[in-house]
This record gives sequence, structure tokens and C-alpha cells, in this order.
Amino acid sequence: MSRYGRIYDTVRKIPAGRVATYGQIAMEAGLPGHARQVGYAMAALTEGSDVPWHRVVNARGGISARSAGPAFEQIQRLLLEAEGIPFGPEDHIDLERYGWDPSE
DNA sequence: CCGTTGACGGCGA
DNA sequence: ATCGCCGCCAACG
Repeated sequence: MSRYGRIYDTVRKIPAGRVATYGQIAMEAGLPGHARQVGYAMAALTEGSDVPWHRVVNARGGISARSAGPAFEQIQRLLLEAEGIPFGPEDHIDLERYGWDPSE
């Protein structure tokens, strides 16, 4: 987990009530263009992890489908709504309003 | 060693 | 705005 440590560390910085995109996390972690590796790193997480994985969404503000099954997608949406983040008619979050700005 | 796969994203048609 | 193709790179068989 040597190289992904930067990724997990960056995800931990996302404040509650905010979300960040895979590409954004990659950039903040010093790995621009490696959005896919961020997704791969998230898939490797265990349930006891202190990483707020649910705050990571795709570039359109939506929840990406995963091989683990649709159940986790539901859980992610529930966790985000519990933090006050609303989903639009197309199941997407308004990144302009709820996207994480690292400089804040 | 090589081909496939995958929690993605950008660009062109 | 939507769709499809391609690039990125680590993990697996």
C-alpha cells in the first residue's frame, strides 16, 4: 500500500458534507491523470478502514457501478444523503455546490 | 512475459 | 447534450 497511501490520505481530507471526484483525488495526491488507480485503491479498502470512501464520486457527480454489486452503491448514496448531500433527478450530485475545494 | 480487466476521464464525432 | 474510443497503470491468470 506504499503508493496508494497518498490516495487514502487525500480522501481522508474530504470534509463531511462534501464530495470529490476520482480525478480530483488523483491530482491532489500528486498522481494527475490516474483517476483509475484511485478507483482501484478504493476497491482494495476493508470495512474497518477510516477512509471516507463514500465521499468519492465520478466526474459527473454520480456513483460509479462496481463489481462488488449494487448494494454498496445504495449504501454510498444513503451515507451521502445522511451528510446532507442531495441527489438530482438523474441521480447526480451538484458538484458546483457540494464539490470539495482543497483550498478551503 | 503477455493479454485482460477495472469504484475513471477527456476528447472528438 | 450524448456516445464511443482511447489512454493510464496496477493486479491477475
